[in-house]
Amino acid sequence: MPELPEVETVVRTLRRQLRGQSICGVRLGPRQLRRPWPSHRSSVFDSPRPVLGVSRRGKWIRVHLADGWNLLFHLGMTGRLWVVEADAPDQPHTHLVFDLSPGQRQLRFQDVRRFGLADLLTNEEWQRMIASEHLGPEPFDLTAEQLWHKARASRRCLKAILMDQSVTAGVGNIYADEALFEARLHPGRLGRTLRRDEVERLQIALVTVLRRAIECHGSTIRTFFYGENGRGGYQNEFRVYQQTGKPCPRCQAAIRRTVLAGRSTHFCPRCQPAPRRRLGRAISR
DNA sequence: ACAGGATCCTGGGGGC
DNA sequence: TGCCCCCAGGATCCTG
Repeated sequence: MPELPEVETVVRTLRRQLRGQSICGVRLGPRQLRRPWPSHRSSVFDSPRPVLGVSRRGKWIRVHLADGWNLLFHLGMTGRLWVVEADAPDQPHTHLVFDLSPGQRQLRFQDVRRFGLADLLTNEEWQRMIASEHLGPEPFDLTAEQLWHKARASRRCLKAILMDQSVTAGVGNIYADEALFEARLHPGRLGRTLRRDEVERLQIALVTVLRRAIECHGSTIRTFFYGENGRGGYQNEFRVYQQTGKPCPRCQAAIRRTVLAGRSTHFCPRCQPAPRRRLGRAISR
């Protein structure tokens, strides 16, 4: 489930592999993604379009091409974007294949669950799309002050606030749980109840967890890969995510699982004390 | 207006 | 072995 560290890992890998390459053709798989590929624009690749760069905004990937074109990707849950030799075996659920030159390589987009997205946009459309997503700052640019204002203004719990892409862009279920553990804050705490020092703890925890996860090339639980066969390593450092019943690495209490904001949520009942006012039945102490 | 829930999608795993 | 059901969750749409 690609979140910021996984997407960043994919972007860094592609940046290396696509340097000096041009895209000179595209082929579609048999099934549509959530948003149909703009087939009427496929002729853009009738003449080779040099890759100018690869970047990330939140969980969105931009492959910046010459002449004002951009490939846009979102990996959704199971999306995979990687470069292989053209004669590499076909894989099921491959939705787009881009031919590269010089050489005999391809950029392939595969997505088993088809929650992902691929598009071909002009620079203006890219800008408009990013603006319409109302993405908040990258976590590394998010100040405690900004988080404080967002938290105070919300009636939601911390888990929901951290996963809201308009608060900060790129955080998903794994890193929300891990950051809240690091900050010793219960995921069910309401944002507006946070003290200033708690917000500061959370902001530092978020950056710390994400930086470490990027160093590890993200987390591979089942489906995340970068490059041809690269696996993340941060799953070996999970403190609470998917650790239900195991001892807390800080206090040995058994890690608990609950559901918040519709997502499975993991926390230590001792290190992350429950809010005094319970939020329905969803919060277990 | 806002928050929470249902929905999309597929493969893997558990229970019987 | 096979079948059914549940679970995973990013974004979006719907409902209260």
